[in-house]
Parts: sequence; structure tokens; C-alpha cells
Amino acid sequence: MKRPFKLYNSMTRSRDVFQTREEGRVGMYTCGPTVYHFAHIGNLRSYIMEDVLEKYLRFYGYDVKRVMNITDVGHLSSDADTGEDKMVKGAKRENKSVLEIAKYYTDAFFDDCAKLNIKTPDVVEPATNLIPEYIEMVQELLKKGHAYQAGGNIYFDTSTIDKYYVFNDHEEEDLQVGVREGVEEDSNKRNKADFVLWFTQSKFEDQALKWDSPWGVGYPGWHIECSCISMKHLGEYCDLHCGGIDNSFPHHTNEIAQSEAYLGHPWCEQWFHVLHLNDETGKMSKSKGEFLTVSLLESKGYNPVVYRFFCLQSHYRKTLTFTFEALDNATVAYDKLIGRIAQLSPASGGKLDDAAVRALTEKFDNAMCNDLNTANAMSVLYDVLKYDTDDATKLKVLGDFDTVLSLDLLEAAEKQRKAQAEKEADRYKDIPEEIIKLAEARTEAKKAKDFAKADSLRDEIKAKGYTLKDTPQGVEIIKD
RNA sequence: GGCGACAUAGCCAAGUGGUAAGGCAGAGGUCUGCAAAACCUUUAUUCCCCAGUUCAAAUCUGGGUGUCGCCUCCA
Repeated sequence: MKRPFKLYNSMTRSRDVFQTREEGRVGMYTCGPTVYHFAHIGNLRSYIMEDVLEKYLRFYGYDVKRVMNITDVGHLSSDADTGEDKMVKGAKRENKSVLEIAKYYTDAFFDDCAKLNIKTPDVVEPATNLIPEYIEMVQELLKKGHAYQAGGNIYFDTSTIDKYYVFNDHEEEDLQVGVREGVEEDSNKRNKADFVLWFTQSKFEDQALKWDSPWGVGYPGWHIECSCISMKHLGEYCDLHCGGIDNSFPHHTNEIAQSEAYLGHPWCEQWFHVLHLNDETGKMSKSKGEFLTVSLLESKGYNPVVYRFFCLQSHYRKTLTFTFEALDNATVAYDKLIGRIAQLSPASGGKLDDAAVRALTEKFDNAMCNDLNTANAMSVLYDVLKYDTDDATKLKVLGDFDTVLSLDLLEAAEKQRKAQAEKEADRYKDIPEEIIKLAEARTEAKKAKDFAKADSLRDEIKAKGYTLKDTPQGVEIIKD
């Protein structure tokens, strides 16, 4: 019997045993990126942690179906009519069409993911693919009395449901509208928390982002896409919904409201929220203008996988502060780890040490089953290296764990081994036989602790125009 | 103004009532003619502060302080 997998659920606000509706199968939904700009490394922290969650669920034995949306429409910089669609904004900034922008940044997003070893979800659905579904849902919500038309737009009426604030204990009157700069209150709303399901009052001109609807030409609100995309691919129930913590309100709150109002039954009861990556000045944000991207890290000489390593050393439910000092620290730690793995001899063959595999896997599971404690799981890697067992077993265990952690542990170690072997192979490529002989003789003398002879041989080689240099990998011969 | 999270060594960080994991950096050592690497040892009498509960508190409770996030752009 496997130990229960405990995962913090933002909805119950406690660490619960993970449940699925259908035994052994997980329907998992992830809020994907709004593709109006590059993803910054803070955005990617969420995707890294969600990737680890998905891979651990598989490691645990679940059959996972993971769905992600690509927001290419409807995500406004404000809900009021003055709000500009982020996609249109991006297009204007770069003098491109909205479709070009969406394509470009969607590709860029998946390139970044690939560099960070983030697996592409089983289903990736752009929001613009499901317009008829949105219209159908809005119609149904209108029919059921959960939505109303005002000023041309269709709004969800939050007063028609029992519990709207599922992730927090907000009181309606305590909410401040327009806390943030540039956000204006929409006077069409009946309740402060009501949100738009379908817009027709947009001021934007781009024809590519308008569709016919029973309420006039317009486009969908931001929240409806996730509900419809999830339902299309996962059915009426979703086992696990993921996203950044900032999405818990209003985005996820609204998703739940409209989905349950539409379905007439509970929809998704397990919510996984990843906390933010901050820099020293606070939250990293695309809309602040300057932000850190994967390519920027690469251009500074960092291995993107090291950023993943950095994220895994922390816990997803804790704010993580990014500094280059911390990333340097992670780089050293990562390189050392790989170096130690590279020293394990892969070709020992024979039987594996099953007891060791079991003991180490149990440690790893203990950490991961405890609310995805990746920091502890990472320390198990060091336990593996220190464990009293053979190299083949260690490599097997590290390989197993890396199907979840995806830190290229074996690949990077193998690459390092190969590079060393190659260097070894053409070490003396351009050195005359005579010199190599002398150098070997010197090494022998060194071994015999005849340092006088060793030094005189070195001098002799020097006189013939070559310099010897002792390195960790052996003697290097350099032509002067 | 309301809601929420967090506070552990020089840095990152675990810890879920039983006497402070792990990593990086530092110190000492083993080894190798030097050095690097590797390995071993070592580095918080104490977990933001003050009370309380308990045989026992970093962990629970109450009250402070500080940092951060959310309250219709955000992952």
C-alpha cells in the first residue's frame, strides 16, 4: 500500500489526501500564459512546480491528463470598457497583427519551457478555438438567471450563488474597486464582484478578435475560457486545478462561480497555487516593463536547468526571492552534484541492490508525498550519493528521481564523462612520440617518489620545447 | 480600509509537540612532491519579540513587530 499523497488544497486551506474522482486517473488543468509578451522567470516558476507535480503524480502511479489554455484573447488590462486587450496592446507595441503576436509568444513560451525541461501538457488549447462553447455557456447562464445583460455586455451575477469567495473570507463591502492605478469601476455591474462573460462594448478595432454572438459582435471575458476548455477536455469534473497564487482571486473564484452555476454541481475541489517569485524590489511583473527571461539568463551564461534546480530547492507555497547571488550559489551546487554523479561508473552491470532502491525511493516519496516537498526531495539526491551501495544502483535511483525532477542528472553527468574521455583521447594528438614517452617516464618516477628524476625529465622535456602541467585528469603536455 | 501568507546560521532552506535535515560559502584535517578534485570533521545551547498551554514548544494559543502578496493587468 502506497503512502497517501498529501497536497495542500487552497480551497479547504489544509493539507489533504489527494483524491481523484476516477481511481488512478487525474484530470488536471493549468492556467496557461497570456501570450502578449515573453514569460518571465517568475511566471515560469509556476510552470516548473506544476510540471513537477504532474510528473510526480505519474511517478506515484496515476494516469494523468493535463490540459492547458493559451490566452490569446479577452485578457483585459481592466474590466471596465476602457480596458485594452493585452493581446491588442502587444500587437500595437510591435506593429504586428494579434495572430502574429500570439503565434510568436506561444512558440517562445514553449521554447522556454523546453529549456527548463517542462513537459508540454497533453492538451494545449488556444482560447480563440472555443468561441461557440463560450457562447453556449453564456446563453445557459442567462437562461438559468445567473447572468444579465447591461450596457451591451453580459455579466455574471455573483449574488445568485451561495458562496462566491471560496479562497478567502472577503466581505463584499470591504472590497476596494480600483485599488490599482488605471482600473475603473464599471457602473453596469449590479454587484461589486460581478464580472464580464461577453463584451460587446469594446473600443478596439482589430477585426481578428471579434466574433458574432446573440448579443452582438464582441469577444469573451477572460474567465470563461478556462471553464470551457477544462470541460471540453476533462468533462464535467476536474480533479486538480493549478495556477499562480495571484489567479486565486478573481480568476479562479470566477471560474468556480460560473462553472458550478452552469453545471449545477461541484466542479473542481482541489486547487494548487504556486507562490510568487520576487526580486529584491518585490513582485516580478510583466507589466512593470523590465523583467527577467530565460534568454536573459542564458545570455549571462547561466544554464536554464540551474534555475529549475534553484526553484526545486524551495517549496512552492513559499515566496521565493530571486537574486543573481542565489543563482550563482545554485550553479555551483548543481555543477558539484553533476560532477559527483559523473564519477559513478555506469558500466558495472549485474544485479541492482533492491533494498537500497527501496529505502531511497521511500525517502524520496516521503518528501514528495508531504505536500510536494521538493527541497527535501533534493536532499535525498545527496543521500543517494552517500548511500552504501553500488554505483549502478545509485545511477538507477537517480534516474528514477529525475523523471520527476528533470534536472538532466544522468544526461549532464554522461556529457561530462564523454567530454573528459574525448579530451583524454586527443590529449596527446599533436605531441611527438618521444615527448610522450618522456612524460610517461616522469609520471612513473613521480609514482616511485623519485622526484629528482621526475624533475630532471621535466627539464629535459622543457628543453625540447614542451611544458608539462599536472591536472586532475593527468598530465597535460603543451607545446611552447 | 479588508483578506491572506511568511519570519529558522553569512546565504538558500527543511522541520506538521519529543530535544534544530540538507545545500552553498567558511574553518580544520586526510590524501596526492605543489595544487585542484574527492573524502572526513566542524560551523544556530536556539528558531523575530512577549506572554500562555504542556512533563516537553521552532512547532499549539493569545498579543506585538517586521516582510511580502491579493482586493478586476499579473504565474
